[in-house]
Amino acid sequence: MAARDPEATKARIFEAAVAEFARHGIAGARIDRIAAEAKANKQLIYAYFGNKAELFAIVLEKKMLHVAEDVPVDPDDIESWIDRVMDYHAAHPELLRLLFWEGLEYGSAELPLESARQEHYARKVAALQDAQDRGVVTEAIPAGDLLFLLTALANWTAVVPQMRRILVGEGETDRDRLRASVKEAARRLTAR
Amino acid sequence: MAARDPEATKARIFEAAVAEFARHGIAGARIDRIAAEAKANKQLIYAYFGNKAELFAIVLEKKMLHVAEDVPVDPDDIESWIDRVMDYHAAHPELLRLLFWEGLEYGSAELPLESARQEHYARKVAALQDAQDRGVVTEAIPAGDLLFLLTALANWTAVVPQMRRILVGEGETDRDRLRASVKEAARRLTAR
DNA sequence: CTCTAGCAACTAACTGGTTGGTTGGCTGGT
DNA sequence: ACCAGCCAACCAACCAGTTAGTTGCTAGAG
Repeated sequence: MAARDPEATKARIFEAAVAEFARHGIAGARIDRIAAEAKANKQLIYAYFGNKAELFAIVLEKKMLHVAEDVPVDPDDIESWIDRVMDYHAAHPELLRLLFWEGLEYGSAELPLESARQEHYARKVAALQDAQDRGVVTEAIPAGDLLFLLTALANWTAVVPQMRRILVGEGETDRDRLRASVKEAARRLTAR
Repeated sequence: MAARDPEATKARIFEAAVAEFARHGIAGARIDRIAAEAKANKQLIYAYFGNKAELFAIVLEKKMLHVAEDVPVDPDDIESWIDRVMDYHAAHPELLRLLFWEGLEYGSAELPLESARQEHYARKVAALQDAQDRGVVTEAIPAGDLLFLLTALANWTAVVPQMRRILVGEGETDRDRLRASVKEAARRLTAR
């Protein structure tokens, strides 16, 4: 390991920020904790990423890009798409938490790096719209609404784990059954 | 208005705390803001409610009591139930936000009022189960999962308003269309 | 190959302001 | 006179963001 390695330092700060923001949100995150976790000086965070809000925006946007590449919408096989979405979020629980923190702390106000987000969603909606045009997916629900609701089904667990525990259970069997239910629900939402 | 009225003071602090916690969460909430909003001295908050965490717990606990009574499940008319749920949360947006903050900041650890919440959910599941037994609602999805997923559809907007704004829009027309989509989705989930 | 000047990477210490929480005293009703 | 309700002032800890200075890498002159 080189004594000076800005790329590695940047990467350490980034990963530390992901963990810190996912755990504590924006208001609860501590720049000092990120610096300590990354074994980097606090000032480097400001040098490389601007301020706290910018750091959060950069962190979330990069993670969103990652999910877009790893789990593209596949309207021709909704069930396996749901599987891949749920697998992804089970393996990377930070992303959804970052998204929820953003939703709760920023509300519906305009986001920093907004256009990237719009593009991200537009591509997914287009895929669904195309499937509707081809008659593979129902047109009873508009493509944007449909994506929104499918996302709700797949990700609700991460928002209200307390409710999930009480209502669904938390055993291996319960998890499998819930996943089957989510897929059945997704099938019903998209069926013609 | 009496010059000294501890009950009224308590109530003002309580309402201010509801608004503050709903808006900013636990870490983001400011005791000074609550005091200012309630036109009460800061010390009174500590005298009446303990510390910040206790105040949050008391606020959430009390708010949870209201929901069960106001919006009972009606499996025989899912669409109007969805309407009432969405109307309730549109009129009282604090409750869902408090619940989400609790989930994100405290995780899925044991709840202070666990048994009350279990009972609350059990009653709703029983209503759905009964409708399934009577053949009014599909049995393809277990009652607990079904309630969980219907809740997801109705409440997702409150979790990710930024996603909703970009994906669905935020005009009056968009809101009406989304609600129609949610109801269509709920109908599809419960149809035999 | 060697020296050194310049610059980017990095650091410690600090600043101005805020925070949750406390204390001792004043006030009004009885 | 009594005492609970109420308040201004205070405190120690904390926090995002800044500053002034140090260290190590490297390019280019000799």
